[in-house]
Amino acid sequence: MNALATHVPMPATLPAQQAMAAAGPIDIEELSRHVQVLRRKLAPGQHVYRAGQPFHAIYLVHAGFLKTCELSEDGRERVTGFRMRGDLVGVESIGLAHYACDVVALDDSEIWELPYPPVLHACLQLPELQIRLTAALAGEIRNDRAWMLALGTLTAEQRVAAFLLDMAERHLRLGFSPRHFLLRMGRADIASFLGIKHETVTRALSRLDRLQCIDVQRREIRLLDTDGLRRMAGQGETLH
Amino acid sequence: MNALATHVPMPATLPAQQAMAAAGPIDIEELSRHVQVLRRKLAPGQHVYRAGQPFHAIYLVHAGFLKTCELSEDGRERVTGFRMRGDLVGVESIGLAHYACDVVALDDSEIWELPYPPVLHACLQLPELQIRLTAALAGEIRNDRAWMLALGTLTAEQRVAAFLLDMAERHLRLGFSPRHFLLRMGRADIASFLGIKHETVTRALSRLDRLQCIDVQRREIRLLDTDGLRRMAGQGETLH
DNA sequence: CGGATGTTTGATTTGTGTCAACTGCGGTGG
DNA sequence: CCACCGCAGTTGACACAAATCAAACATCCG
Repeated sequence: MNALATHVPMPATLPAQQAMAAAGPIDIEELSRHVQVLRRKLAPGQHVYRAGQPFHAIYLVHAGFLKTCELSEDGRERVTGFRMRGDLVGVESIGLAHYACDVVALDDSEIWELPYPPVLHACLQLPELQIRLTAALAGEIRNDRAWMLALGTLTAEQRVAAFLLDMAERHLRLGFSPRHFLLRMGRADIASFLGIKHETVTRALSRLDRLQCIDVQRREIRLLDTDGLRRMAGQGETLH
Repeated sequence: MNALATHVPMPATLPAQQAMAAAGPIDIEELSRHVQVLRRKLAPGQHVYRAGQPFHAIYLVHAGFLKTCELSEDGRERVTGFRMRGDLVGVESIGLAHYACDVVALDDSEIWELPYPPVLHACLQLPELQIRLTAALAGEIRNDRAWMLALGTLTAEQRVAAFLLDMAERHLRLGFSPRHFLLRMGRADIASFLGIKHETVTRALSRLDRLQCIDVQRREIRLLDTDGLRRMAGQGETLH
């Protein structure tokens, strides 16, 4: 979604979103002269941080795949997003003393830790950095809003279609095939993210398969009719 | 010569959210020495901006009541939030060449226009401002996420209860009565925001009324049993 | 007063949720 | 190497919350 650095400056967009002007990548070389960038590797299931731990850094995903989970006091829980290479993690907790959500690796991952007060301080020396950081935060808001729109206006099946298109789009940006990829999360995580139940996700996938829009083998997805999917998800044109 | 202390650019928080550490109010006095702050008055129905217009400023709501609407190419539309005094508007479009959503006044309102490149520039002189702006953006993300959690896990009636509690909380912060207030938006806007239909909002309100949790007279709301509401909305303790 | 707009209520339909069984695959240990 | 276990995914039958369709009702305003 946001992407300082390394790659893909643009926030992930739902097809619904307009094209972005927006900030390019942040120069990590440059940044690392100002802040101590620490690299951490994670195995599936490991947390980057948990809600309640003292906030001290934001993170740049360098490799792998993670999910962010929002929790409520009374035990409700929801996946609010999936993060891949180039995405920033932890920005939602800026300004707080403690992290506000959980971030968990779904696959072997590597993240770069950017200690926060130093980053803020570096912004004073590097105006570019400030612009990019702010733009990244704003992009995160737009991404969330685009999903709010989708979740509030689409049926279960349309949400699943939109989700697949989003995954395809992001894979494409990272240089992977947008028509054939592996889902790194379980049905339950997809369901939580889309605000539906895991059986419903399964049924939607099965039906899209039956309609020849996609081919599903457990977590392996092949998009057969991208335009068909887009039409379902209520997004006119094809970009590609 | 701008007004007495403007107030808290903090995003509205769902009761579900933790307390905010976070930045205090933006010092408008100070800011206005660096950027040209323009005041604009709006009548109900007028737009602050529309999606697609060139981005040039963010806005601080000084008085009144507004809604932000997300739109998709294919005509779907959703209210993504309501803004009152102290809220920042337009931050979701930072980094773009054009605004990404619509903002409409629901009541007579006054907003202060903060031209954006100048604000960014002012951040270099006023580190405090940068911290607050970034924190405000992050707060916006948390607010959106908290609602995502709510909309993904609560029933229609619970959403309505959560909505009323949120309104009460925000009225309280601005020094108004949290137990007796006027909704400035129609049922359809509430419904859109909560991802349900307007008839469902009406029914939920009627039932909460019947249960003696609230008293509804069209747009006039009186909270009779706040704790009861909180229990419904799945939020344990009472703060007040 | 009439008409437009917004709200409420009722009757009915329908999309998802719920509950439960079954399948297939991956891992582990005999 | 195969047998067993366990979990993730799939599918079916049924229940239920919310959407839909429709009609009355209130309020505002010219």
